[in-house]
Amino acid sequence: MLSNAAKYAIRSILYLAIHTDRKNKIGVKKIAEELSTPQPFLAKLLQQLSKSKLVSSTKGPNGGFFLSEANQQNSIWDIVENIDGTVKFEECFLGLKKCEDKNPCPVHHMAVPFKQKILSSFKDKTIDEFTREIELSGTVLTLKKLGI
Amino acid sequence: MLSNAAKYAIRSILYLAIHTDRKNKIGVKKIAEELSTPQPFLAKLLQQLSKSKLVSSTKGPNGGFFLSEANQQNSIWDIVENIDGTVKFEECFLGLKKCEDKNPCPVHHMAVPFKQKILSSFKDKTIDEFTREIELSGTVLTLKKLGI
DNA sequence: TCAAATGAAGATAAAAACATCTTTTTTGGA
DNA sequence: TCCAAAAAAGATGTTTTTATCTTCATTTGA
Repeated sequence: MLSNAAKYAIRSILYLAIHTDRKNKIGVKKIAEELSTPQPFLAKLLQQLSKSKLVSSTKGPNGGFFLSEANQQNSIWDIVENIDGTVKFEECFLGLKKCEDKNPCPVHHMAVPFKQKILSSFKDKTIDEFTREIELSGTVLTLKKLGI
Repeated sequence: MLSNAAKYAIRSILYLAIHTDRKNKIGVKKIAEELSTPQPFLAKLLQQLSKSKLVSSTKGPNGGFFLSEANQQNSIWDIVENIDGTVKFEECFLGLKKCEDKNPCPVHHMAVPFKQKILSSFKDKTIDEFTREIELSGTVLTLKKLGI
């Protein structure tokens, strides 16, 4: 459903939302270590996200990536769109071109409510709101601390 | 979640379940046309499924593919396993290695019930039962008739 | 001012997924 | 017996995804 790239991107942005701001930046190296993602690949991703104004960065010593207040007002869906586009997420579970309520594929009625749930969760909340939930519910972005 | 290959495979097998038996076989060409899938690619897939005893076939004139009674006792999950393996389906939605109830990723609680539903629907029913449901509920495998 | 840290950019590469082409084997029927 | 139809098998090609490497540009702070 999501490419590796999109998964890395989501996790990075949530990570940045929790650990950075304009005054506290983090470099790719650290981020990649914390999230256990391939470092050069993540660097590319963050570059793209930066160009698309989904994350912020500064160069030079003490530089790094961070989420500005503006960045925090985007949604997870904005990230997915930027990396994967919308197609993969919206298409039929069995690959039918015109699977819809009136001509459902055999798993349509199972797949649709789930997709809607995920979609609305990705679209309707800002990164900011999402992160606050994460902090409340104690969900997890990296499991490095737990020994993988 | 599912590769194209797995999607084609599932659709082919359900198609064969509905339209064939030991006496009424169908060739790749026809199947590929009906399901709008790339023909040589589907041929490869059916070969693999045949070698794994998930579909049956005979060579020569009037030959083709069909689902034997034994084949019909398999589950959709058997197909998925055979084509994609189990990993992609079971892994965390955000790619975490140890995402579980006690260390859930931010979308864990949404993703898990869905996966369980799909999984049990794929594991617990035989092809035979699945097809009967399809016939009852009028869900659709190909939309060729509808003009795509 | 300059060295070091950092992101940006572009080229390259490896692997997986997706797809096709060609040849061989089998087999029913004329 | 021989031909044509069909699957089986194996080689090859293409595209996308994933990943790395190298060089360049920028900025801070000593």
